[in-house]
Amino acid sequence: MTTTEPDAARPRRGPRLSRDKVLQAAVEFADDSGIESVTMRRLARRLGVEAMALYNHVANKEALLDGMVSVVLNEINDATADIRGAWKPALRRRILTARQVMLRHPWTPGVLETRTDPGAQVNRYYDALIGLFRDGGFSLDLTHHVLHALGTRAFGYTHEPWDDSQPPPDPALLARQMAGEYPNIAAMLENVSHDANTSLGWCDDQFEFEFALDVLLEGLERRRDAETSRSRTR
Amino acid sequence: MTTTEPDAARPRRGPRLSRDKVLQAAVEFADDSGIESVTMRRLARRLGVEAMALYNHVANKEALLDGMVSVVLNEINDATADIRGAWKPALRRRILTARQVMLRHPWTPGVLETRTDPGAQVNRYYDALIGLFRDGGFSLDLTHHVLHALGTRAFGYTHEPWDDSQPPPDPALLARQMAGEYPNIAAMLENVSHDANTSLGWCDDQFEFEFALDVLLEGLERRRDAETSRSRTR
DNA sequence: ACCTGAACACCGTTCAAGT
DNA sequence: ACCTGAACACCGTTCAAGT
Repeated sequence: MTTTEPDAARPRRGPRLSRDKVLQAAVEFADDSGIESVTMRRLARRLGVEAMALYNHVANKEALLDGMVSVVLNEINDATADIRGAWKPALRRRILTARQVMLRHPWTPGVLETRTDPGAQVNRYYDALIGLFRDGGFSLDLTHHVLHALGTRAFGYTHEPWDDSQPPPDPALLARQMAGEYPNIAAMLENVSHDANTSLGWCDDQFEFEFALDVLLEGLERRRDAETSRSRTR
Repeated sequence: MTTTEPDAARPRRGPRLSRDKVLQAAVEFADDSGIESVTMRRLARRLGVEAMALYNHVANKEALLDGMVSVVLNEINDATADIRGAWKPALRRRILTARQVMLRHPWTPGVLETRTDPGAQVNRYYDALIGLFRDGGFSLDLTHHVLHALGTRAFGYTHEPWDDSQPPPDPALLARQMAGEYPNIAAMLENVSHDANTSLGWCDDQFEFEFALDVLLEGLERRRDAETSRSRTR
């Protein structure tokens, strides 16, 4: 009677832990409460287990973070697997799809950038991207530069050096306050707040991301054309 | 006699702490030993003082990091203050100068991206950049998009999603190992290792940074030209 | 005004012990 | 094979006390 009782000591999960369950729970936890909430102790409590139990499924905290990233990258690889076609639209769709996944796991960029080892999922993703460029007539050399030029944008995100997630309470007021010391910022702020285009009244991250991506893709296309015409005339 | 003795209890610094000394020491410490070494306790010991003494000059750890960033940005503002001229070469020189400063403080990108408040030094830097674009005939609207497109590249750095700081021991061997699962990566690796251009035998970060920067600046110039010709025909 | 010392609430991680 | 419990070496930060 006492042994068959469904144990109430484990509030969250089934009867047994696994590496997969640990990683899944960690990702959910970070999505819900932010990456700073994901400590070994608190994650363990969420799983109804002592902190040290996690170490049976994950070597240490760094390995946990590696695993969390690979979960997200897996999601991206799955979501983009079927995207083919001409290099530019295919690339654009792949990257914007990756972006959608990243937006669901906003802690990922910060963690990804502290990883030293890319891991298998990154390789899978890049291999597909490189394939698109090769099919599009880019040389291996140019493709290499292109990957560097894309940087993290290849994964659908950029880290802005400021936090524009929420607009200032009164952009026009802010512009007036800055007018003395920073006349150019003030002028830009005032213009943005007057602009009917940006219907949100502040930076539209999706628009800005696509703008920059298109500038890059067009520029890279020109580099490719210059390369092929150079090799033709030679 | 006992009171006039030059106190040996403070190994590093002069007789008294100041906010400036704290920030300067923290920057040096991070430059030397990495940002993860900069804890309140260890920084204090380096200054020959107890940890809690720091709180007289800095509100808390976050404020310390804010201050450290502002030290570096000050350095950038000073180093770029005199750079003028045509928008494209001026911008290029400003950004590459900022990059040189950043390379001396390699912890800065990581810390900058965790700041929520840009701070006065960021405003000074951006105000100068915006001025260059305005002088170059960019509309305020386009300038706004352009700043987003540059992102952290405006400050002379990009976060690569992988760590290429040191080349693999044998790129050709790595290429062969990857050939099965990641044929495109393997082809690229093999090409890079054969390429005489990249004399380092691996990624030349400075070259890649300038390549991407030039692609962007050229693309932005085309956007400006499209904008002005549109407004002419209207 | 500035600094110290003890204490508190956390971390990640070890080790030996349990089943 | 998997989990627990106690312990260790760290964190940032508080508070009261010293000068």
